[in-house]
Amino acid sequence: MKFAKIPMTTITRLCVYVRNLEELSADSVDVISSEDLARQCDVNAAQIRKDLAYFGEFGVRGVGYHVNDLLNEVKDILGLNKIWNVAIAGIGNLGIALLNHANFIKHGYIFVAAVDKDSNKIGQKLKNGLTVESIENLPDIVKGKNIEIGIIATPADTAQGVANQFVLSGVKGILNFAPSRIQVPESCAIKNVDFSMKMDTLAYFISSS
Amino acid sequence: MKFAKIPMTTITRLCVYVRNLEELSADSVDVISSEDLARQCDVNAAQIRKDLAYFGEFGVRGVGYHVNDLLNEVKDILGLNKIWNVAIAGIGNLGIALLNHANFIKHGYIFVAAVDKDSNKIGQKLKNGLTVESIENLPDIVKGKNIEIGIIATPADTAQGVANQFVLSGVKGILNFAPSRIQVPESCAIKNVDFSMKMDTLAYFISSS
DNA sequence: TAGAGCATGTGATAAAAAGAACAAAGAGGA
DNA sequence: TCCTCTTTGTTCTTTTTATCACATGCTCTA
Repeated sequence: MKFAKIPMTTITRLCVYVRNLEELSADSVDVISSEDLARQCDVNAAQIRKDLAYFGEFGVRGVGYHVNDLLNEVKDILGLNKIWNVAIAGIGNLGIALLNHANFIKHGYIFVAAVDKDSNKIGQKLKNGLTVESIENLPDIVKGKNIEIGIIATPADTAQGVANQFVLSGVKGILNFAPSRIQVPESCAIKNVDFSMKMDTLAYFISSS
Repeated sequence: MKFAKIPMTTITRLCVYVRNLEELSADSVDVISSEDLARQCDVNAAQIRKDLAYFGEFGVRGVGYHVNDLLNEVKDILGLNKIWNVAIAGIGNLGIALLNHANFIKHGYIFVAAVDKDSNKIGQKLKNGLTVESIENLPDIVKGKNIEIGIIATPADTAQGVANQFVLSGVKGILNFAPSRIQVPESCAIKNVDFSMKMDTLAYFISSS
């Protein structure tokens, strides 16, 4: 499905475009030029056109881009025009915050399972109707509910173990919120969300200004 | 304090080096070569030497780097050898997760204030001893407690308002967890932690493989 | 239906980042 | 003290990424 080696920077910008196109769409803007979208996204206009050019031609010369069409195309590129079944491991404060995170649902990520190793939490009913299950049943849950993405919201020291479980269960990707690097085989995509690292870069910018 | 235009990529790598050096230090490793550190950090060895060269000479030729010395130097560069007073706005599940996040304390980020606009939460005593205060008192709190960094853990629609409050209060940097772009003046540094955007890039990698 | 106007798509150009290669310098042994 | 060995710091080269500039092609008007 991938046609050329796409720079990672392009992909992250595509996500930004989606956000801004969603806004434009909500504001009932029909058509937008790369120039205007660039201003809104705070990037170069040629950059937008080039990013899109990796995947095809989506604009109309002399006119610009139809907002809804482009939004749809870019969401297609990113794989956001489908429902993703997601499991979350670690039902602490962070886990619950993620379960309630509006943008996940908005973009088609549906939590269909929540697991924890704490027996006090297992069986607990969550706000969204899910019941916390035992992490030991992960393989069965993942296969039974056709889960493709796993979220790790456990403490750092258990993260690798959970990741192993996810990999064995056959998930295709992992979003890791635990502050520890995790090893997974090539077959499984992984993205880390590291709060304190972001904080550290912030500290640098404050210190150095 | 900044001597040259340092690439952002260098700064993020410096954070990675800190993590790995902390690990090495905990394992009582005295000396490490750029080659070995590179392997551990999964980057190029020349890259490490180059990143460090922006800031000075920290190694010993023929030997390598003294782990504790280098750790200290890099933490100095990033501004991590000091205590940062932090305020957090939005005491929901995410806010509490962040308040309890071990890595923040470990790196010198101390929560000295927690605010919310919900009157049910104001006055509530938190696990770490803090009492939730009214967001309206933010300016006084920030000045009184010498707060330099503000964390936004509110819903998207109130994030900009909170940011404005923080800016007026005189914080030097903001770490924003709300899924919305926020405008702040040049004088205030800002970093966004956007969960769903990371999720979107993950979806792309799964889709395109 | 022809021509003007305009914004895209893209090839050329510039800038930035990464990597390779090597000279410089410290450590340890003869 | 001198020589060898090792690994840094740094220059040079390559690769990647971003920007510029313009020809292409679509739309609208006369």
